[in-house]
Amino acid sequence: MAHSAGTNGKRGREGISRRGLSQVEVALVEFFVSLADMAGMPKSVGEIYGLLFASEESLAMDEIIARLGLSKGSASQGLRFLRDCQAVRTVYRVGDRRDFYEPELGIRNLAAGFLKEKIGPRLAEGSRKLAQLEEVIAKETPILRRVHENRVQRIRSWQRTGQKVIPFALKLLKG
Amino acid sequence: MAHSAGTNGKRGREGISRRGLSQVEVALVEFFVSLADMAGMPKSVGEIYGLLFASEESLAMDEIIARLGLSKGSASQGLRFLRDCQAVRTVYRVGDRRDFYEPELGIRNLAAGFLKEKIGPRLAEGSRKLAQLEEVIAKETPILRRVHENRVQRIRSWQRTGQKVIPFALKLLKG
DNA sequence: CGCAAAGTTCAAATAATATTGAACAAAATG
DNA sequence: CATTTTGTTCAATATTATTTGAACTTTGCG
Repeated sequence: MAHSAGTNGKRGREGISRRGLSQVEVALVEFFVSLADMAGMPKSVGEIYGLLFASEESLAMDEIIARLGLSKGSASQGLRFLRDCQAVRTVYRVGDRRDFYEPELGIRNLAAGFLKEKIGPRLAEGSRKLAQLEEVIAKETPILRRVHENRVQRIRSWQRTGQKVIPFALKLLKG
Repeated sequence: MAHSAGTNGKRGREGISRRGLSQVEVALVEFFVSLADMAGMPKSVGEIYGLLFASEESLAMDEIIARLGLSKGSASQGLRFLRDCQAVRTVYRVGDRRDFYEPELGIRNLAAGFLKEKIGPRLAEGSRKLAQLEEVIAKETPILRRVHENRVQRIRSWQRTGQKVIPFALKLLKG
């Protein structure tokens, strides 16, 4: 191994805190943990992104594990999630076959990735459910149908509004 | 009691399904359950809103309990949550001292309530955390400070972008 | 190849969240 | 004002989601 050592990573340099994280690192990790929680992501995802966000140089998985004290499994899954959302990317270092990670810092890319990964699929499922619903309604008696059709139309209108809002929001994020 | 009866509410009229809900009601309830899940709310909240959304007339808590088969506690808490977000409102009926509920159907009001109730407080907490963070950074050595200040500034820029996007999105929702 | 390091997977353990229901409080009714 | 209906609260329980770690696969290296 190059430089990170056993289970308790380097400590001493910088402030003292949880398993060798500086105060600032701890604060940033906490910040992103609460963001992750807000967005319905696992805590470990927030921890990992927070740590990467806090550190100037890219980190390998085993370093992340050592510094945050989480398991291989969590780290692997968390990094996969972040990669899928394009919230982190891998970086290559000569003479080291580990993958090193660095965070995406542009909010536009972060938001776009999150939308595509987390929101998109569920919206698609919602559309599917709505279609099913319309089939059921079509079979109803005219009296019931009028009421229910009205309600479904309301949802359709929500969808249209959403579709207007999202691209615009993304455009704003660009500038 | 007026008309809803013991533990298994009326059934028979309309399609047959879960505890006297018509197929359409079931489908709408499921739809809102998945939306609730997406937004990180309890399932029961989605069920309640879905049922109200599906029914033409307002419903009292005991009717909701009977038709969805959930507990008093869940119903009470779920309705409170929905009231807090202004996703439902109470309606009065002469000669009945129960509160009857009807859903808010305008997406603008729904979104505004959700933002105020669920997002707002957490954003405030985030700001507080950032302020703490800046205090910590201020105490660092100049070398570290430069890196960390840069990162925090990045978050501040995200915040500014967010503050631009939200009001605009709300304006779009209005039309 | 064969070995060792790096990374993934997934069933089981753990932690976090939601639900229940019984005890309680508030409010209208007679 | 006693009684009944309506609605709330909260500790215990059930459910769901996350984390763990050991077994496994993949990859790079001599």
